[in-house]
Amino acid sequence: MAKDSLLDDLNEPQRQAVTHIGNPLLVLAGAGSGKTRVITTKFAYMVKRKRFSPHSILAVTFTNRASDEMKERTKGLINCDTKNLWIGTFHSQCNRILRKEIHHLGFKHNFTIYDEDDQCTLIRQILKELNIYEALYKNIASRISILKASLVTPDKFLSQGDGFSFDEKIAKVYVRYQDELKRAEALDFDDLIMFTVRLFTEHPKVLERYRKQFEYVLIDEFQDTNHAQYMLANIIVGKDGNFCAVGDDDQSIYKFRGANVGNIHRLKADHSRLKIIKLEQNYRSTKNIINVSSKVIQGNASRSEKTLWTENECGEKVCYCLFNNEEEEAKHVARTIKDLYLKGFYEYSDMAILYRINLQAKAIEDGLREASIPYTIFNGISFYNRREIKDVIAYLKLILNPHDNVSLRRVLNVPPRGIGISAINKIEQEAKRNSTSLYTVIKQIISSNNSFTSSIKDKLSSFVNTIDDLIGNSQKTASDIMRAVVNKTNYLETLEDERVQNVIELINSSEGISLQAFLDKTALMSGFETSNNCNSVSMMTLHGAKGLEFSVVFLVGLEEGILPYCKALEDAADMEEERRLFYVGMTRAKERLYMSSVRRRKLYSKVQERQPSRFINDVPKDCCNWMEKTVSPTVQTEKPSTSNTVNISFDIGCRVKHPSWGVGIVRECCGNGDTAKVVVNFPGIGIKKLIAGLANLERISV
DNA sequence: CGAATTGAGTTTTTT
DNA sequence: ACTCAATTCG
Repeated sequence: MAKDSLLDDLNEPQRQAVTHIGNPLLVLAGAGSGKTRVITTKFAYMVKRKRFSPHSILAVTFTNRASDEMKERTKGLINCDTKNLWIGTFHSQCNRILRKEIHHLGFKHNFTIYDEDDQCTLIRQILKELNIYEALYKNIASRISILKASLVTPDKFLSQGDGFSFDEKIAKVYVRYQDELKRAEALDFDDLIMFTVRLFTEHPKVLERYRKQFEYVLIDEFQDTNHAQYMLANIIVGKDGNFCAVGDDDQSIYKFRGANVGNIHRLKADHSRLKIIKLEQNYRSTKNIINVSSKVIQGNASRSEKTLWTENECGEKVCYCLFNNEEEEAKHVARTIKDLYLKGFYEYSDMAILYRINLQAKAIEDGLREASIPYTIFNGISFYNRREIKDVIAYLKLILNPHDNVSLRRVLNVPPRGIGISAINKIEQEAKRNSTSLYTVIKQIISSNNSFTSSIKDKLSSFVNTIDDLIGNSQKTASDIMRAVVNKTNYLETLEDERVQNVIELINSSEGISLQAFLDKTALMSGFETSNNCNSVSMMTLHGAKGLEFSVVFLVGLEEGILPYCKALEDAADMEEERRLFYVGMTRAKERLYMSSVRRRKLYSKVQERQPSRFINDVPKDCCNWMEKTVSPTVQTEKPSTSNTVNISFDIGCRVKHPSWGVGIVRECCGNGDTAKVVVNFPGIGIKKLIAGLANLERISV
């Protein structure tokens, strides 16, 4: 085989990364260097050229988005049976393993997955019981989460702590929390990883089976792995294993979630034969953008040296603007977007506005709305986080696992059944005394003499009957069960129209899936919907933009206190992460990059004087259009919408009629009257350049 | 038990 | 400013 068509379109390091099999491999893949292509090609190469079974490759990603893309592209490259491939997120792979094996750890196979909300609910309740200041629940939840991500058990934590005060309290909560999870037969996200590690550590025979099955392990976004994930991969792979880790330490932005960039460097220590391949050619961005972002990221001390370069053209200069306030900033962004759009350079969907914190979206949104620019805000609050969706899902969880106390508490009085706080508290105490689940204890209460009034007993009994009835139907499909839930509980009757629609959408989306499969899917989904099929400008946080690319990118709010964020000012490591965040933002841009800061920003209803971000100092001026003006059109046009309107003419944005092409919108215009040269976009026909007089263009009033 | 009022806390959030 | 949640009243 002289030449391999699979490898034709790869550059040399990419080809090496694909074909290097048999020794541990770390691919340091710079932004836009064709990482996904390498991973998918490698998968296909191993299957088609090296006779790996597609089922013997464990491919792990962090996001569903990445895993979907990988599945999709891999299926396009190999044409064998692609059902049940081991391509998925860390959590979904662990879930898949645990659903089969968790009995080794004393849990039932129908365990429930607690999401962040459930986790917080449970922790708050524990804090209440332990008389710890409840408002700390978020803090404590995240501390516990990071402990688990570091494979630190409560005991271990206690023994290594200072033995005083707060850590001790956290350990106490941690112990209780794990007890409660066990009682409810529930695992949180961190448990999915931690338990799988435990499973493999404590049950070598099980591990052996999986080691045999997985001949190769591929890990994407390796810089984002936490300790538990690192150990998991390490255990499956074994000492001299076949694996390939792909990552970019410059894009590590999830330290606050327990991600440990150090894992990249640790690989070298743990695998002496580790081969390192750098992908440094960027296919995404212009030279100017690469130059600027490279310069900025060099400001970080701790990074593995990597120099991005590109054969792409220089392109437009990067723009930086300093405004007086966020309104000006927003107006300018809006004006620039409109201009680029009307000129026919870009569709709205080619453009994105990125910011550090969601709060910044407000001002930008106002600016875009003012300019009638369509936009979509992508924020973390997903469909599955809506109250009505969570309520319905809580019923489903309860049906599959009646001991799920968090879900029970959620729906016990939803819709209102007259079971109030005092009743719930009493049930709670009773359950604690018998150390059993709420569901079990409610059944006992109903059928015994006690201090509960008969009216409450009736209500409880009606609730339990409903649930038991539904449990009897738990073999039906998820959508059927949901229909039964809303029918039996009259849940929809208390809801506003919009929420009812959401529930109906949920039901329709789950046709033909089993209850367990549906719950797994929704639990492991959550978050960022990035389907950008409508032609609108995308707005999202810098974190949300990771892994995406846009022709035009606006980075707004580049100020001390915003980026870098105020809470990161103290800590050098945090500061480096802020810089990486900036870097991730810049490297999302393919062709044009606009950056801006403001002098005064209103935040939490206080106007604050602000300094431009320190990172701006590292932007090389020769790649850049620099403006510190109050009013400033960045894109150099003749301001046509105002200057050309003296005569009756064809303004940008106005509607015109052509004898054969019909009605279109003027995107560009030069000159007046019959001699005007105009560029018109005719919907369904395309963009046409015309001389107004010759083409018999008529202007239509708006 | 449910509605109204008061109060605290405001980053990022792959799963 | 604004949200979300806990306390307080009817």
